[in-house]
Amino acid sequence: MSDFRAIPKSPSIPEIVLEEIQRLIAEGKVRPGDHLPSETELAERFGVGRSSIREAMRVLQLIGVVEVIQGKGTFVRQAGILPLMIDWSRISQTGLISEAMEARQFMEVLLARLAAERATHDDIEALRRSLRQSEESLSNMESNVRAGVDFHLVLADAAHNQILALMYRTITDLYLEVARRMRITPEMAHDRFHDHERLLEAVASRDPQAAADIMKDHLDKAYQILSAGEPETKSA
Amino acid sequence: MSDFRAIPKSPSIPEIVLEEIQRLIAEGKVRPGDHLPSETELAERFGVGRSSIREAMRVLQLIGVVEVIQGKGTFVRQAGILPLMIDWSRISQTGLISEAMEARQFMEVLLARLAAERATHDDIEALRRSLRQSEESLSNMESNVRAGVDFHLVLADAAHNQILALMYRTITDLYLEVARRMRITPEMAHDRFHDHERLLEAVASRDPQAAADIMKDHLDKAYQILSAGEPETKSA
DNA sequence: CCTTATCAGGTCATCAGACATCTGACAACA
DNA sequence: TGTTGTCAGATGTCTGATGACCTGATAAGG
Repeated sequence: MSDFRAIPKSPSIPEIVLEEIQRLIAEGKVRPGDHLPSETELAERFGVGRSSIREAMRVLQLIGVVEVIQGKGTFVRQAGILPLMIDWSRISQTGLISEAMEARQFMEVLLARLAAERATHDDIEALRRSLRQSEESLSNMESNVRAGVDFHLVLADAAHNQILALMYRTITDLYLEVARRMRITPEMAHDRFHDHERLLEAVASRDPQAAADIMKDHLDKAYQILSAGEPETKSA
Repeated sequence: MSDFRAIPKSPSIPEIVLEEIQRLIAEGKVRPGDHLPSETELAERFGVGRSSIREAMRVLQLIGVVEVIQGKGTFVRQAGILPLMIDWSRISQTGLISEAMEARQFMEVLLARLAAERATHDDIEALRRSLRQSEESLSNMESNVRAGVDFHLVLADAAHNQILALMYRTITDLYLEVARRMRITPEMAHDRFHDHERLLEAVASRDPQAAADIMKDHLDKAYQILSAGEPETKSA
């Protein structure tokens, strides 16, 4: 049973249009200040409806890639970093996955240390609950991955810095995409569960250094498995 | 003559819908996992067309606030930091500034350490250039602030992790908003310049611990000035 | 009894068309 | 010359129609 991975859903038309426009900008085909073709013309050129163009433009407008002025037209702007962050998929394309994993690692070690310093009684209770839920789903791989991620998110909240927690959550979204391709054995699940137990212990006994060390060790393991699963970035 | 102020342009309907939905989520009226009303029903309730709802939903979907499943409906998700980044103002509204400052501090110390480990010859050259530019603008406060920030950004790039650099950059955008209200004396500018010199030294001599320590000290000073400038968060 | 087909209802995906509103340019007018 | 009228073209918005997809109930078949 199970070797049936979920079928990746193809991107919707507005998403395709979105990436197409961003590609044009990235390749310098259209430059900041340029006047984009009208929505009607774009719709004709792409062979899609005007509403699809509009949905894409609305997104581009909000993330600052274009400026839309009623009656005048749509103009390309000097974009910031939002476009990159929104389109995580581009991160894998540009080979930033290992950097994202590394960033996640640093964030998580920091969050573990902070959690050990600041966790309230309620936080520790929440961690305990999450751990118990993880234990119950040890047999079911699918839900176990979710439960495992949940533990990390609860830990992030226990660090009592919402900005850091939100940033961590953003990176984790990407991690889940990558982790989906991993094959997880029951031993690995059990091992991870044990790590979580030790983490909870360190947090509960307010030992920041231990929490950080355990987390670092915990993530090193996961990272090794990950890079072993996809052997490509080797050699110089 | 003149009492005719420009009429402020009202936000478009999809933008209003967007904020309305986000408000509902922020206020906990709808919670993660909840099933949003159908597009048709939302259109009727808000008294707008379905296409306006769709444009708003497309944005919410892309920034991870909702998950849209064809045939099933639209569901609220646990969002990351993207919604906040799109609307920075909300960070100050929700009193997250001190947390953002703390996050910036952690990120920057980490980046300084990494930079000391990984900086190439070119990176160090870029740092030197930035420092020199900062020295030239020591007399001009306005451009000096910019130059000072630039040094930190160059340092972030020298850490050779684009994801961390991106995250740092986003936080720094907010920091600039806050820093604008600070009154900067020539002594402070000179002091900061000296800190930057020491940082460059630590990086050039590949001393991660020293770089991290100097940066921590450097930011502590700035943070003290900042909290002194706006005395409000005192007492319990 | 269990499995499979089929159907109906609800929902999102997309398109086409219509009208409103805004902008800029140019013609018409005084 | 300067103001006003008009129009083309752009975005803003709404509506209706069609298709694709998911769910649950029910019927047909083994």
